[in-house]
Amino acid sequence: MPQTTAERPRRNEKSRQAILTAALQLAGEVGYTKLSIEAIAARAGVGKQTIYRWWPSKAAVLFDAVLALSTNDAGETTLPDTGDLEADLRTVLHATVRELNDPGYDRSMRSLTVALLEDEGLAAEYRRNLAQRMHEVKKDRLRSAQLAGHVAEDVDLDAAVEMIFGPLMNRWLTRSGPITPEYADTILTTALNGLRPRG
Amino acid sequence: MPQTTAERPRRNEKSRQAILTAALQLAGEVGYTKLSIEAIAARAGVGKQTIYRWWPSKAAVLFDAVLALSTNDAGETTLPDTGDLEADLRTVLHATVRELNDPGYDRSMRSLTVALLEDEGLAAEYRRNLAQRMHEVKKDRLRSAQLAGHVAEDVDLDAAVEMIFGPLMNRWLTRSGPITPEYADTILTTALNGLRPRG
Amino acid sequence: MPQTTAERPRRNEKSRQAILTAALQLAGEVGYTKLSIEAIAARAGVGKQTIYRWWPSKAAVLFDAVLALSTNDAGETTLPDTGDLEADLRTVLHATVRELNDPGYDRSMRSLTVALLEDEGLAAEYRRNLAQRMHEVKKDRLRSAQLAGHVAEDVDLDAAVEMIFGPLMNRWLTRSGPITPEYADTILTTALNGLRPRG
Amino acid sequence: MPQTTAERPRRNEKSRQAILTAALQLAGEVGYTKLSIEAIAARAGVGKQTIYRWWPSKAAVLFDAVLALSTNDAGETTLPDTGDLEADLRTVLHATVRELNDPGYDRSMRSLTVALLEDEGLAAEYRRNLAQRMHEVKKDRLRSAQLAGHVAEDVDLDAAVEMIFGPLMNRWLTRSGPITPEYADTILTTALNGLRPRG
DNA sequence: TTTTAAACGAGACGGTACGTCAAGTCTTAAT
DNA sequence: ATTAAGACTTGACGTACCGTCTCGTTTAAAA
Repeated sequence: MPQTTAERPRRNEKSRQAILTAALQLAGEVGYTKLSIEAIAARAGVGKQTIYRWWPSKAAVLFDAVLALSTNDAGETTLPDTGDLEADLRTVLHATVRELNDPGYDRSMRSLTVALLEDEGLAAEYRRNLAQRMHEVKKDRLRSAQLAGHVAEDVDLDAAVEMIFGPLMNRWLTRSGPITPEYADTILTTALNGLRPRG
Repeated sequence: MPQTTAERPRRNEKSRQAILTAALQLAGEVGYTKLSIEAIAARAGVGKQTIYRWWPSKAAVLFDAVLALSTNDAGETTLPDTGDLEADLRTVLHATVRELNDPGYDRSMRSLTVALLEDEGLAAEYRRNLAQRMHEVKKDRLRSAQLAGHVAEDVDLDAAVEMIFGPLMNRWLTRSGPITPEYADTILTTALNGLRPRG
Repeated sequence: MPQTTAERPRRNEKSRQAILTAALQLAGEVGYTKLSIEAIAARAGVGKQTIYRWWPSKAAVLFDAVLALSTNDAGETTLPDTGDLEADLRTVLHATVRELNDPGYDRSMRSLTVALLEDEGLAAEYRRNLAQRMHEVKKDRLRSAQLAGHVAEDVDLDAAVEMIFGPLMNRWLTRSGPITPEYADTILTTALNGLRPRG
Repeated sequence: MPQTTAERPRRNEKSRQAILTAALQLAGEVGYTKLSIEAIAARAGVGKQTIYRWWPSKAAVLFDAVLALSTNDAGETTLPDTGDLEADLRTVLHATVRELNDPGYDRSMRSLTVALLEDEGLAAEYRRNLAQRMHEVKKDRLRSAQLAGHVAEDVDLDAAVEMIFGPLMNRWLTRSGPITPEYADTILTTALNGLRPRG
């Protein structure tokens, strides 16, 4: 049985990597709007056409660059489930806090955010490929807690996830205050307090 | 934004207005990155130099344009206080929901958001001039409720405000779901549930 | 003018021609100082950068444009030598008179003159490439006459050429009088009279 | 009969002088095309409007500036007439050579030349006010020599003047060779040789 | 193993917008 | 009423990138 791969993978992987790396570096250095395909090509040692051949816009390049990053360390599809909902969510929130305080991550994510704000199609893809998956993972953990009776039965789990993570992301984006584990804890405690069954 | 009005602002007010109006219109039409000072000047019937004379960047122009808008209708410095915290906050949240669903507001605010993400100094100014003021107004209402015993004494009021409004803003920015009064109500109810005194 | 043709002149000849043509036309229409690279590019249907890529200034463009003109019809490297010096020089002078009275030539040469007055380097190049060559051709004819005994032995031939052609060019530049064959003849006769061997 | 002095407007003579001085300086420093009214006004400590009120163009300002210079030292209306034509003309030519080699004079005169090449009306005025007057002065001296029998009777005196001064001016403008007293002498001797009565 | 077609680096091209400089006009305040 | 100052609209400057389009030159698959 010969090659079924006959399709068209005649693509230079080294160039692809160089482009994504350069895009990420430059986004961190100069920000999204000053990021230029010309500069990416130059930094990557690549012809401009090689970028235009495989990506429709600088937003798409940056998107792939961040996606590549995230895909590496994000093989996990579930949250820990120790039975203690608050502890499990705290673990995740603290990890998020750490990321948001990492300058490299901060800058490239801000650039990506701009890209997504500017390109609705890309934003949809981002949701489909990353955001929604991560959302579902958290929702699953809440559902498990709901079944265990730690969360009220009538709670809208989508809203619940957003209540726990939304304030943190919002503070990060607007820099309206420091991103600390304590802040995350406060949000988490209060939110869970509101979600708990009454009676 | 510069506004050294005191001395002698030999400045053409008509041009200033035309520039802000044009900036807002164009930001709504083409988005932030495709917004150009050249186009603003043309639409406003103004020389480019008149823009560069008074603003350092297109971000600053857009900032002032949005600021002018907000300053007009935002003379109010307090939230309604009927004694019913949930009802009062619902009023504000529903107004916010209405704004976020207005295409004109949506687009210019998204553009402004990009501007603020790209220009840290401007973001600081935005917080000082608008965000913080609005935050304080909401915090005041919560403080009043806390004094009335409707909110637990140990609650961090900054976090409380962010819990009520953060998820909504986040859903708007990331388009992770529809912005409806019902969604706002769900967040509000759950959040207040968590904030209420226990016992 | 740059013309490193040897290696790899990945250069669009059609654009080059269009630029030179447009430059010449516009110089004739609006004069040198009102001539703009922007207008040349527009008239030639070319991006500005294409001009800046190959020429350092509008003076250089105009220079090349005139050079191209002159190179075409100026293949001749010698003056006629019928043995009658006065007749031979008269032929050349009358041709010059005709050119100077041609509005098209007049205007572009005046523009070029301004360009050369403003750019010393270009002026040097002009002398090297055109003026000196033409000067030598005339000097050669005078030398031949000197050998034939029609011009005094101690005459400085450079000065002689300038005496015959200088007054004409000067009258043209300063518009101090009409440029006629008769005027040229007067100068020529008197000059030759002064150059003839005495005895 | 009241004041007949109603003639000229109340014009600030100090500003006028400052403008002409600044124009001359700047023309010498940066050349004609880079000379700007803005810079003249700044250097002269004068409002731009004051220049525009009294002159129609930078060419006119420069013209007046040079005119003022020339009028100062050019009160003389005749050439010396010692009876020795060659000696008298040599005096004048050597003075001209000295001027042309003075960098300040050289640069401002080159700038003025550009101005005159670009503005035909100004060129006419220049001829009327300066060039023609100087031409007549020289022509007068030649006429005197003609009457004394040192110049042939049938000589066209206009052409004669141009033969003596044209080559020098032309060499200056085109920088086709050094401007030396010896060169001037050669031209003068040869020209006078051609102008002398034959027989 | 040779052929051959794509992907590649390089970079010129027609354009748009940048941010700056100066033009010439107009307004204000001081003399 | 003239001036110094300087804001205004206009237009050109020279530069940076855009996205498209050749150029030769690898390079890896099919022949």
